[in-house]
Parts: sequence; structure tokens; C-alpha cells
Amino acid sequence: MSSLLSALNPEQREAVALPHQSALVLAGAGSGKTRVLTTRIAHLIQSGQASPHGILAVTFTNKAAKEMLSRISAMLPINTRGMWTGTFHGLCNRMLRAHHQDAGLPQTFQILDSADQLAVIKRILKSLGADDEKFPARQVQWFINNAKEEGLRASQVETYDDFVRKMVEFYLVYEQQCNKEGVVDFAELLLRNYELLHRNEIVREHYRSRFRHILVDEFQDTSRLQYKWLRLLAGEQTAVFAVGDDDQSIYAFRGANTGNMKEFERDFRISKIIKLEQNYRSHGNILDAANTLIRNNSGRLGKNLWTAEGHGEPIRVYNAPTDFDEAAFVVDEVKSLRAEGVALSQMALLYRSNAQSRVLEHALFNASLPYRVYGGMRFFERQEIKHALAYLRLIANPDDDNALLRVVNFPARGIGMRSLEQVQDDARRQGGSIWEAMLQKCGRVPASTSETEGNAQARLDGSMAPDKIKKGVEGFVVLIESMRRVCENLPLPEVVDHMLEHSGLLGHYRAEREGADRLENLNELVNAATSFVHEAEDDSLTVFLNHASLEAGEHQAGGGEDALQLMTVHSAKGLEFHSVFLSGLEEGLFPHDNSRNEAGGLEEERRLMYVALTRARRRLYLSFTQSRMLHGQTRYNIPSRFLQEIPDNLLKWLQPVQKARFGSQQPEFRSSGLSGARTQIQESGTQDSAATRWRVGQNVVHAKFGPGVIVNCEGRGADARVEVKFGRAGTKWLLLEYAKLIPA
DNA sequence: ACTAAACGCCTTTTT
DNA sequence: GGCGTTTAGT
Repeated sequence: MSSLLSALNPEQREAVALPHQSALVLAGAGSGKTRVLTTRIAHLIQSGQASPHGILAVTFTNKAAKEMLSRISAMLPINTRGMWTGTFHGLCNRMLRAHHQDAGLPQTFQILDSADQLAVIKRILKSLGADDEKFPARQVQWFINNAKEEGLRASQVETYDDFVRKMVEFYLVYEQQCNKEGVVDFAELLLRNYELLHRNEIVREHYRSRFRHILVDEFQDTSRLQYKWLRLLAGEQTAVFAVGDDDQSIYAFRGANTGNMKEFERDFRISKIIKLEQNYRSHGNILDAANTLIRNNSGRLGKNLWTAEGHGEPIRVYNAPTDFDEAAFVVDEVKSLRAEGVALSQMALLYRSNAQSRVLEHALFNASLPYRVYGGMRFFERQEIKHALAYLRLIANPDDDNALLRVVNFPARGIGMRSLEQVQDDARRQGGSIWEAMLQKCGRVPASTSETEGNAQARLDGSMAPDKIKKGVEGFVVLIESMRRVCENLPLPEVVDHMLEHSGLLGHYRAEREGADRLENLNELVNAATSFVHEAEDDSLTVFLNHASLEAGEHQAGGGEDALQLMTVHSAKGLEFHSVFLSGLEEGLFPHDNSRNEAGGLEEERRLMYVALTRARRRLYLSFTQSRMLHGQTRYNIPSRFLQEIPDNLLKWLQPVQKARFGSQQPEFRSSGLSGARTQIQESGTQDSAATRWRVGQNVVHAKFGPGVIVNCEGRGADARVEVKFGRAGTKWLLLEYAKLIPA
């Protein structure tokens, strides 16, 4: 038997050694999913069934793609060049670039990230004079992306009422604008490529005969369009090897469709689903918690993880009074874990939403613990970086209106709203780009009409001071032109360098009080360009800019060091750590309030919780707070229902250290373990119930509504009433005289 | 006419 | 805390 296969368990081996046919592998968390995928590829190559050239592998993040490649290289002494690996978006980009003409795109087409897209939409809405109360830009963005996800162009969307008609109108203008500027958004990458394959038989057959093996990681997270793309790309001779876990589907909000697994089974005539259920990652208690929790979901494909390891440690639960205390608790535990010899990089702090990271970061910073934040404000999404990228985009293609508008007056160079609107109007009238309009304004176009145009303009806008306008605009035009000229034959890092200095960005941030971080980031951009030149096959500016759009999250300053890992639960998927801290387990936060209205929202939140739990190998901390500062307001919360879905016997409740002297107690808890912990804490503080007046933040139990927390107090004596937020019954005002509230 | 400071707004998760 | 819009100042 091949040495590749000998290290696998029977199910893994079966999957890896499958003959040339499509297959679906249902792989639980920590069951060796990536291992199966990479070994399969290595096996295909080693046994001569495929060459790297004939393999296409789709992953969900760029990180995963890199990981996959490095693991394959470790198994086989071959170069993986020729193999196509990457995200759906990355692969589509690659293919579109190779066939830009067939796809109707300029060679240097640029990619809009979500923020760019939103900016374009806002601009359009403004120019159309749309009512932004009735048509918020976000909603328009959502509408457009959804339509694209459905595979629909503006002309194809069914307009059944005025509202939709309006939306479609925006969509249409947006489409035209993007085409004019030669930019594509994320959804467009997929749709364009789908249309290309659909329409163009030559291209389609080319790739069909080339890629006889397609492997898909995280299949449960594919969207409808992505699935349709796969189906189009896979010919009769193609074996599609899909690996996924329906319990870890956490991207429904961006179109992921677990139903694809069932469709895949049918469309690709899958005879047998291989299930990987042995978990090699976590100890028993952690796995039991995850299994019990996820059983509350309906419609699962069914799967139960088991481990050959022992139960391990109990799951530690901590109830903090405030988010501040929660962070302090995490810091303490991290310190002692480190003292026990656990590397910081083997500890993760997970949270539901990015906003939660700040308190944690603050505490870690003060404790001088090195940490690294993933996601959140990504490197390529920082404003100074976006400014810099905008200049680079203009160097690559000055017709990029979006980029131009971003930096035309940044740093300030005397181009105000007035003159901008003018140039924009001109551009619209002529159907050209803003850049072209600017060139004309400055009399820089030798073309036939330029002179008369310029004069006509000046007359039209007689009320303005044309000289002044021209001055600012002209300065900008000269700047961009000179940058383009100088950078034409410069290597990429020097282009960046030159741009940073001459655009005035460096000067601007040097002069700013709080500009140090930004300067550092800009400097890091030069480094990013340098390493890009070393790694990429094509190191042109255009490809670098694409890289920046598609891999916004990958790059970060200060890698290398042993540091604590901070990230959202979403970005933790696929990773594992010795110890995991999951913070903010509160109703409204996790599960998040916004998920309540969405169909299947709660179940998705639960899968998210499942993902979080299964990241831990050895130790797992769950924490929640009674009050939390969020968006500048204090919120009072009750513990997450997910805590109650974990069996009590797996949990160990921790107490604030300063209370320890009271305690013989490993406290005994009532059936709901939750209120128990709090009782304990309160009793050690103020035993007297008379002394504890009703106060905001107080946890209470109501006979009918169950547990809740006081969020507001009002009145005295007989009129005294409190506003209580209940877990199940919502928020209510209660008269203290009548409502039988019990302090919890 | 342009800039900078001040105010009110929103804030889930990501390619 | 960041954003876009409004306002006051040059």
C-alpha cells in the first residue's frame, strides 16, 4: 500500500483512494478533512491518475489554499505549479483574466470590495437624486448582489412593483457604471465567469478537458451560483470530490446553501456518502458539549463525533460582572496557561462580532501580552491603505472613477465639491470617465474638440472662478500624469514608494498627530509589494491590486512573533488551538439579535457555536457578562441559551478570585447551573436581600417570564416599577408591587 | 470656495 | 469608534 495511505483510518483511506468518480465526504470537525483532501491530491498525482495540471481545488479562504499547497508539497517532492487552487473568487478572477476579451472585460479590470461597491452605489444614487430614506445604499447593494447570486442581470429581474422597478433601475445604472470603469465586484467575478463558461463552448470545453479532477473544500458553504459554476465546469469526464460538514455551515447570510449537498448527491450520481466521524482534535468533554448542542438543530444530515481520547478537563465557565472584568479574567488565565508552557499562538480568543475585540485588546495591551487580531479592520481595508491603493489604481488606469474620487482631494489640494460636481457633470454628459473630463478641462487633449469644449465649459460655468478650479484640477492631473510616467518602468515596490511620497500621503500622515500607525501601515504596504514581487509569477501592478482586493485579510504587519490569536468565530473555522476562550456568550450577542428575524437564523447561530466549541483541543473557556459596553451604551444581558444547551456535568463554574477565601465551595448548582453561579457570587457579596435594592443590572426571576435582568428603574413606593429584559418574553415594564420578582 | 472641526448616525458574520 | 453630514472659520 502506498505510504500515503497507511497513516489514515479506514474511512479516510476509502475517501482518498476512491476511483475516478465524484464523491461526497461528510467530515465532522477535526476529523481530518484537510488531511483527506490533501492526501487525495497527492495520491492522485503519485499514482499517476492525474498531473498537477489537471487538478483544480477550491477552498474557502486564501489561507486554506496556502495551507493545502504547503501540505501537498510536504508529501510529494513535486512542484504544484500548474495546479489551480484558490477561492471561488480567486479562481474566477484568474480565468477571467486569461479570457478577458471573451468575457468583455478590459485586460486591467479591477476588483471592487464591498466598501468600494457601496461607494459606487452611493454615488449613483446621489446622481440619480434617489430618496435615500426609501432606498438606502446598503439595501440597493444587497439587492444587486442577490440578483447576481441568482444569476440575473438587471434586464432579467422581474419587476412586480414600483419598488423593485426602482431597484432594477439602480442595478442597471450600476452595471453600466462598472462596465464603463472596467471594474467588477465580488459577485460579478462569479457571474461573469459563469456566463463565460455558459456562452463560450470553446473555453468551457478547454477547461472541462483540462480539469478532470475538481476538489471542493467546505462544500456546505457554497452558494447556488458557485454550485452552478461547478456544474458547468465539470464535464462528463470530471470527478468532483466534495468535502463538507453541514453542521459547520455558517455563511447562509452570504448565500451559502446547504441544499447544495443534496443536489450534488443527485446531480453527480453519488452512490455512497463517506462519513468521517472520528475526531482527532478534542478531548471528550468538549466533543460531548458540541454534540449535545448541535442536536438541537433540525434537518441535519446526521453525524456524531467520537474520540479515542479521554474526557479531559471540564469546560470552564465564567460569569463576569462587566466586559472589563471578562477581559481581565482572560488575561489572568492566559498568563497562567503560558506559565504552564502553552504557547500564546496556541490560544485563541474568539468572539461573535468584531466590535468585541477592543476591550480584549485593551486588556492584553496593558498586560503586555503579544496578540494578533485577524479580520476586523483588515490591512487592505484601512483608509490609508485604500488611499494608497487608489493612487496605484489611477497609475494603472486613470479612468477608474472610484479611485479618482477617493483621492482627488486627499491630501487636500483645493478641489472642492463645486469643481468636482462640475467635472462629474462633464463626464456624464460626454459618457466618459472623470479623468477624461479633467484632461479636457486642462486643455490637455490634443483631440479635435478639446479647445472649443474648454471654452464652452468656461462660458457655461461663468459664475464660477474657472481659473481656480483649473488650478486645483490641473495640479492633480499633472501629479497623476507624472506618477504614471515615472512609474512606467519601475519595479513594483519602487512604484509604491514613489507614489507614497509624491501623492503627499506620507507628508499628510507625518503631519497628523495620530498618524504614526498609519505611516507604519503605509510602510508595510511597501513590504507587502516587495514580498509580492518575490512570490507571484506575474508581479505587475494590476495583479498586485487584485491580490489586495481578494486577499484583504491575509496580510498583516508584525507576523512571526508568538502571539495570542484574536478573531471572530467565523474566521476561526478550520483552525484549532490548544486552548480556546469564547467570550460574550450573551443573548443578543451570541445568538445575535439580528439573527432572530431571519429564517433559520437561530440554527445558524447554533452551528456557529458548534464551530467555536470544536476549535479547542484541550481546554475551553466560556464566558459571559452581566453588563457590556457596546456602541457607547451599556447593555445588560442574560446568559446565552447555548450555555444551557450544554450538559451541566461537563461544566465547571469559576468564580472571581477575590471571592475564593469564602469558599470551601465547589458550589452546588441548581438544575439550571446558570443562576447558580450568580447566586454564589452575590451571596459572598451582599447577603441581605433588604440591602440589595432593585438596581439596574440585577438578575431576577419572574414566575411566568422566567429569568431576566433589570435594565431600568423608575418611581418609588407603590409606583416603583422596573424594566426587565427576559430571555424568552422580551423586555417588559413591571410594577414591583404586583410582579413577584425574585432576585437571582 | 475650501478646510477643518463638531455633531449625529450606525454598528453580525466575509469573499 | 468610524462614517457622513453639518457648521464655523479662513
